Amino acid sequence: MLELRHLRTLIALRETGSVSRAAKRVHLTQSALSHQIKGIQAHYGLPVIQRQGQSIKLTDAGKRLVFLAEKVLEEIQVAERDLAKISQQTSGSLRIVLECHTCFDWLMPIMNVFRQHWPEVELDLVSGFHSDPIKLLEDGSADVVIGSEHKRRRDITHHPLFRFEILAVLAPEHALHRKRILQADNFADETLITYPVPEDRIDLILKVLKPNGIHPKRRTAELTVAILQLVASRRGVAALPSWGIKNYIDHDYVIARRIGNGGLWSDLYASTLRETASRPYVRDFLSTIKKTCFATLEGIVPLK
Amino acid sequence: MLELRHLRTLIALRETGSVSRAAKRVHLTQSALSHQIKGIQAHYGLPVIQRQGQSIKLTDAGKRLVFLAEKVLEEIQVAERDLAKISQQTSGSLRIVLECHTCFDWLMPIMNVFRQHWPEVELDLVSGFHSDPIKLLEDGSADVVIGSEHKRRRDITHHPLFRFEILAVLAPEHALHRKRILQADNFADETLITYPVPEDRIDLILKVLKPNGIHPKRRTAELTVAILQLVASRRGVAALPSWGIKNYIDHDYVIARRIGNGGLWSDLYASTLRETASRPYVRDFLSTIKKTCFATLEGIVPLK
DNA sequence: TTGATTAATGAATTTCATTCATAATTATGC
DNA sequence: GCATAATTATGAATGAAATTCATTAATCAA
Repeated sequence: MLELRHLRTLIALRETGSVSRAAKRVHLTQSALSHQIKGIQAHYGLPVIQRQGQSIKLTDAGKRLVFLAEKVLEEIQVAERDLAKISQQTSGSLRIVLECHTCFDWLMPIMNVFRQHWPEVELDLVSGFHSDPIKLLEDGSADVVIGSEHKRRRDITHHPLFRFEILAVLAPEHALHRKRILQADNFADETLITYPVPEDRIDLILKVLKPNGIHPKRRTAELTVAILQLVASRRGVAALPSWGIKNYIDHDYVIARRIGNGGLWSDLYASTLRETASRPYVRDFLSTIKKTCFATLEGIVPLK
Repeated sequence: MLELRHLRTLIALRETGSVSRAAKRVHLTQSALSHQIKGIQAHYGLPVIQRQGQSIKLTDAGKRLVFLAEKVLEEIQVAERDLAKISQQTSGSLRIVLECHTCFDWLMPIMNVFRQHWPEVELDLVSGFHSDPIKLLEDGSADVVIGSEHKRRRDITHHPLFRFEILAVLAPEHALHRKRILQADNFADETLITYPVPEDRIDLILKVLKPNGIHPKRRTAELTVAILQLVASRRGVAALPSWGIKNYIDHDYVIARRIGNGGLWSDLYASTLRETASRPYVRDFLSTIKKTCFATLEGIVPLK
């Protein structure tokens, strides 16, 4: 018999175009999904996916079920928001601290959606640089911190969002453009263009350059576009999340290269007070982030 | 996490107003539903039902979820019909034999719905009396027989529909109106008004009167309304399904009495060729019967 | 070719819904 | 009132079924 888990699987299949990636998306093994698909197909006597070489394609029946899935899961979300309103834990505040400047890119549309769903919740961004953002949670002057992992504490919950790759960004004709992968020493003679934050907040420096004793010149800019302008104008190189620069790469304004053989990866978490995490609008906010990020940002990987 | 089974349970709860009856409706134990309900409530931190003395009442949260359930389950039905159309086993015929005349009452609206959902299927009623209706299935001159159980055969599937009670119907001022329960000998001096079918098709005669050596006069009429007219005009008494006479009882045209201490019950089945049963439109037809009968006919009980 | 990636399969395992047995609660008849 | 019947709630035991594990088969790129 059809169950919601099948519908969630179908959606993940359409979004990823592959059984193994869909499995990661729904936090199951590839085998589990394979069995699920087999079950659906046996139940309806119809194939829902077709092997297309390495990956897979949805059949007409599969598409019809995905259409169903989207409607149904959307309706469930709406209903669950209504339930949260019935339970009256509906007003409150959601003041967000961003450790990672680039995150503005994907956060904006999510905040817009959130504002519509929870008009009573006071939504705000806490601006400025903060050396210990977690302290803001305890102070009660912020509700969520979005950034990299912090050390575990009993009163704080770290909600894993996703893992993403940080790529080196170069001007198209840059001397290093022939290299597929950049190593630490390639940065020795470059100017590094970054957001205006301390060194220990920059993964490239912290994890790659400093351990190799390399200390390039630095120059800062507030906005992602500004950084990319400087890179394209040959003022230096930058290191940015793969999804933050996709548009610029596609238009050949700049080029991107992997850093180190395995690549330089970073994990993003949303941290809240344990107590805050139970509020329905906070849970909705976090699940919206995950849902839309996996749907819109390319090259990100589920965490934990 | 919410699953479709919870939604089905919620609907059954609303329709029956009781956990144990809802359990029967969805073919589970009362305990299973109790656990399910507990699960939903824990998940949302909200009660969905309220004990109202013996029975139960839905809370606002429960009502919201029922609303969701109806939308979602309806959409799934539509999608499944579409899948059946994709699989192309969509045309064919559904010729129905009715052993039980009263069944016209509930079958008509169902046929109308069915005709809209499956316009390509040739829908028909096979009229006239048939001594061995199952033979019509083998002949290929009918597709479904609706009636009481027949002996098991390998090539025939009997789909249980529901169990219903047959009540004696009397004129309001009939001499027997003081008795709450009628016994076999109460019928000795009465005229029995029935549909024009052989004795062995009339449960009252077969199961109650004949075993007690009682053979009342008989008179026949084609239509349920005609039978009830004769009863009200003191031409005799009848025995009809409880749901077939509800309207007339409510208007005090006639009165109804239980037959025998446990009551006289009859089981209704839909029989098809095993092969026919797998066609999607047949399965849809059968599930529609069950769904709408349980929703609209009072006093019927799930079978098997 | 080889190696890397992905999907499919069958068996083993784990999870979790259901049942069973029973207690608690409420209604009804006397 | 009390006894009895009917209903819901609960905890432990069960069992079905979903998931994982381990492996094979298929596809692609080098």
